[in-house]
Amino acid sequence: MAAETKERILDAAERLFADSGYAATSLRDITGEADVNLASVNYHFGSKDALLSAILERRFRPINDQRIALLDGLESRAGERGPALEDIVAAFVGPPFHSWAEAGSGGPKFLKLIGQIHSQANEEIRAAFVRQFDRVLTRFTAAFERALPDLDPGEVTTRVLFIVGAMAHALTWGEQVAARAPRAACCSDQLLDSLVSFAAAGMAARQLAAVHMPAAAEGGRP
Amino acid sequence: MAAETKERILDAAERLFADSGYAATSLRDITGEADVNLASVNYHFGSKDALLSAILERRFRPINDQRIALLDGLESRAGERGPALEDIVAAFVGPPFHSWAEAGSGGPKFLKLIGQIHSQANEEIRAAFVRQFDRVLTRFTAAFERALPDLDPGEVTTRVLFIVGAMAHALTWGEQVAARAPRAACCSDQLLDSLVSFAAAGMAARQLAAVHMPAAAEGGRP
DNA sequence: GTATGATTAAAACGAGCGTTTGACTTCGGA
DNA sequence: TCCGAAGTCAAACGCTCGTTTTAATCATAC
Repeated sequence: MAAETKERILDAAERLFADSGYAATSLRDITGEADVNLASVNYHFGSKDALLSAILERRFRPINDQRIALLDGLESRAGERGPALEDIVAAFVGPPFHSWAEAGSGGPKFLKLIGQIHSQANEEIRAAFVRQFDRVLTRFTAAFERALPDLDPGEVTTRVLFIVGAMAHALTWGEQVAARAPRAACCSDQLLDSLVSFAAAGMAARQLAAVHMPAAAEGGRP
Repeated sequence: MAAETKERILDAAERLFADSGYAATSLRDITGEADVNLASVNYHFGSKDALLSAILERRFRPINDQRIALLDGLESRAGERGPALEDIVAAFVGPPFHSWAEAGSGGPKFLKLIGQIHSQANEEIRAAFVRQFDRVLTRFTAAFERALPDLDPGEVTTRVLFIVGAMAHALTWGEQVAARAPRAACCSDQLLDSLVSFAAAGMAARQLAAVHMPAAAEGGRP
């Protein structure tokens, strides 16, 4: 019964945290939804904070591991010039989409948690999360810099920030927008394809092209 | 003294909500920071929810008004073909950056509130906010569709979603990333320029073969 | 069967929450 | 001078929170 209770708590808490926020979700909400006793949260996890940590660990470590593994594969397969831009983008934004798509019923909108971590969780949890994501960010930023040698390194960092934002927003609201707009990206595969195209083109945009430009910035290489 | 107290509450609450989240910020935190009496929040605003509404109204209405005004200006100045893609993007993402840059000391990270609205505020507040933003989204989506006639309309909607995410993320975390990365976009003007380039290029990206689209969408780019 | 350790259950704890109350202060106009 | 409206203030209300405690239950090994 132990493992079952723990998992039920994790599932319910993840869903409720994502929907209503960490601070706004009470342990009584969670244990009510999971149909377990109130005290079992503190018994199995120690505290509400530790429960959030466990949720983040469960979801984001596999995603970040997969990102690194995909990039490793790309780089070992690619030659001297490194992997193609679109492949790097896909390795970065793909894994959360696949987790998002596969974890069945109810749909875990766990990416909503990203925003919450930064605005609600205590400093310790936030630091642990950022540290884990940092190793991913460092690897991918380096790969992008190699694929875009004409771009200022600082500009690469900035554009990765944009990609992260577009990705998180898409994972959080993609479903709703798709439901409202008649022909918007309807399933997660299509949404992912759109995001990869968008992000790769944005990454490859010419720098300092602020004032004038017909829509010609896209092409992969100058 | 009345107006002064109201403003002090609004300023303190905006800062604290953005930093710590709506649910995690108590009225005692706010009144302590603002150096006013606890009861004055309910006296001037009626409730904590209404206080959040007032904050959103104060910040986002001018921004949305300015967006619409800028787009009006662009469209009246442009000819039959409509405004250029980059100008539309700039009209959309510029106003929040300018508010962000100008509202002086402490820096109002109020864009953090966007995420919080959706995950924490009650249904009524959320609906009011979404409704206000909807009029902006509708206008700009139409403008983008005109500027990108070869793009599937649903794809335009999806890509606007990406832009919103990149923008919100940049406004929330741009400062921190800039502080860490040696040569990342350091000031808000530079960050805005980068975002406009990125978003315009992403918008103009060639569309992948869509499942349900006629082949006409393939002709894409000049 | 019974002892043992792990888990669940029910109840309570103190703290902090949003909100309300009623008295006090301030101050321009009759 | 006095009045009443507007604003401020300290105190308290009822409630929910995360956490803790204590007892009951269960599975397993002896």
